[in-house]
Amino acid sequence: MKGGQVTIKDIARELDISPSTVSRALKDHPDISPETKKAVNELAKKLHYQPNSIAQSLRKSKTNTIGIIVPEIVHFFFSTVISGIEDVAYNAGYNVIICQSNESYEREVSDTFALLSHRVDGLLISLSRNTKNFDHFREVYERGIPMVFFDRICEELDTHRIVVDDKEGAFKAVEHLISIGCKRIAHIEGPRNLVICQQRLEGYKQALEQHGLPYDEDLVVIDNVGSRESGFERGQQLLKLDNPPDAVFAHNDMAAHGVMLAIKEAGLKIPEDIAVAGFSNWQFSSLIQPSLTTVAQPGFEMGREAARMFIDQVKQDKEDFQAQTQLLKTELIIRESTVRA
Amino acid sequence: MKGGQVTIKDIARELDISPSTVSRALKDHPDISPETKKAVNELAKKLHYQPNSIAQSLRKSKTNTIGIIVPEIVHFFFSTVISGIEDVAYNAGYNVIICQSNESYEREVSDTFALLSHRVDGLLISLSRNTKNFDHFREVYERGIPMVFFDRICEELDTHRIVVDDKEGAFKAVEHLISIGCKRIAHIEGPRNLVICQQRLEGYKQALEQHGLPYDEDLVVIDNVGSRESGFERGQQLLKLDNPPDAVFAHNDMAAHGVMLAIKEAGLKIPEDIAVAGFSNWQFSSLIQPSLTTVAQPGFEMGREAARMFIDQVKQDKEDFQAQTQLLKTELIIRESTVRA
DNA sequence: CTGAAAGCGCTTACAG
DNA sequence: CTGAAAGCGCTTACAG
Repeated sequence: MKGGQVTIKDIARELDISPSTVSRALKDHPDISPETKKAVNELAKKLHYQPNSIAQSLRKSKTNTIGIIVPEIVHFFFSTVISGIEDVAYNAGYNVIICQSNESYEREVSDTFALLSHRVDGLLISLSRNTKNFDHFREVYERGIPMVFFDRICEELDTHRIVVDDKEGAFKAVEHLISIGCKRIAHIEGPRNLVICQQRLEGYKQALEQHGLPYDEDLVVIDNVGSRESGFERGQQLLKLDNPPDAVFAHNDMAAHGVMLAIKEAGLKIPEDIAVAGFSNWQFSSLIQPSLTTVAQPGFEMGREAARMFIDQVKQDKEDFQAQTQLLKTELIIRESTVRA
Repeated sequence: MKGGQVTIKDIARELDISPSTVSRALKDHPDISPETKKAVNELAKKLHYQPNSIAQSLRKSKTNTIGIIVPEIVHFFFSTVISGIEDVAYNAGYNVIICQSNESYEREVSDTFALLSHRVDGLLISLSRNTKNFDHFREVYERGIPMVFFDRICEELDTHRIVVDDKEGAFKAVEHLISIGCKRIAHIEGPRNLVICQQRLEGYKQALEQHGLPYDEDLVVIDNVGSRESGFERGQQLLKLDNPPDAVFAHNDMAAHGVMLAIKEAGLKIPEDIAVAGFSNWQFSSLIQPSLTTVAQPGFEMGREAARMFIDQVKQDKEDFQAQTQLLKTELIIRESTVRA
């Protein structure tokens, strides 16, 4: 019992049997006599024996650990997804190592290799906003390590993926804006390299088209940051147009809030002059004034499903693997920012 | 190169040298000739060699992993602390395994043993609300594994701890309420077993005493949950008193928000009829209406310091260990909920 | 400057 | 029913 940690050898020595027998007794191997099992288990309990899972991992080439890479931990949506992953992982006997890329491509790469070095059994990933090159994940892929991308997915690799139906979510939000009488609907677009943002733009376009509204590129502005400040600036930019919008649909709730602040500052009313809708599972979109209409995403469910897809893949024969893309439904939550008296 | 993972043996075989030499070359051991080093490093790079840190961990009895146990991940304060821990840990070469107790004592115990089994080098812990027995942590302590408690600390063990100055924070908040003319200040008290809540109560009492206000136990109500709903109920309870309060200081911002909703529902005005102050680093206390005065906590800094204390302890000789309790300063943020016209 | 050997703690095919 | 041996991938004291 060196270093305070009891090992199988300690138990074997004390009972004057071999480590092999102890190992087998501990896992209730049918070969071992009931008496031996009893003696081993009692002593193990008495000494507070705990298997060294590092040794087990090395032996079995399996760590029962899942690596997660998210852009940020301090983020309602991502922490909710993590919580969902953790829930399923815990019940399936997996531990979870979490890294945050801080929206940095370089950090994402180094996180990936750190997790590989830790021999995680798989990776659950949501891309950083700045990731345009996927070589690091291609290497993971080529080593045969399961990956599941969630929300901010990578389309270049043949892996499981899970997203909400971003296009449909955006479509519903914009259709709703049209239904309350808006004719010039602007869109604050997220980073172009993120598929989810492309989809949201696509849903916006489709809704306009389907309802016979023209697509005006002056009304579509890019916001690569997605913060309140950047949304505020995009809002100001839109308000300066000769023919400003009567509604704004933003790619996320933070940006939407920034737009609202810009509208208020210009002395205009929400939703009477300009209606606003956002996108996300943002915890407190209900708290801002006026409360914000938003497309809610099932983050916890996404986490649970991502973990399940991973576990299914691990259980499966490699030959049988078929990459799947799960699409989760969003829910349009209508609030004051789009309800005209 | 089995299972797609390159090992030291693969490199040794290909170069026709021994694994020992490869190992040494890889870590730039002075004994090894420059030519050998060059050959090894080039081949390692070419084959995308990555040391198996599981094997290294087993060999060195050190995993370079920190276990974190928090009540919840989806929580602004805790996710901020985690982010701070991650920041320091990453730069010191540590990985972080995160578990959430979900405020369950049983889950906290099983998390603790799961982390021990993973042979984490240390534990950074914030207690579950329901933890009243510390045997699981006593066992960690007796095995000589470093622990740092943060925010929701354990006073029964001689470990490093880090908290904000809860008593002073509460004192400042209540003193501020007194300064705007409040005479009957109620307190929504958090779970009694949490030291931070005891301290907040203590600060409340001290402020009253120091300013010559009587302590009225009718004005102090317990809220063990700390949610908007539970705060709402406590608020209603206070409003029913024959002599209701003219201010409420709540142990957290969620409860404070619940109280505000109860006050509004009763047709009373904040802060004119009843002023409200909360406690926390709650991201959006600025967003609710009216905006909430609160005692802000430096969560990121707390995480960074907790990780630093752990790393210091690891570097130190065990004999030199002196348990420390760090006290971080809070900041009273005065907002509309306590500013009378 | 390099290698053979032992060992970290466990598991399991093989032998008895 | 039990044990000795080999091995997971690495490191390092010891020998040369």
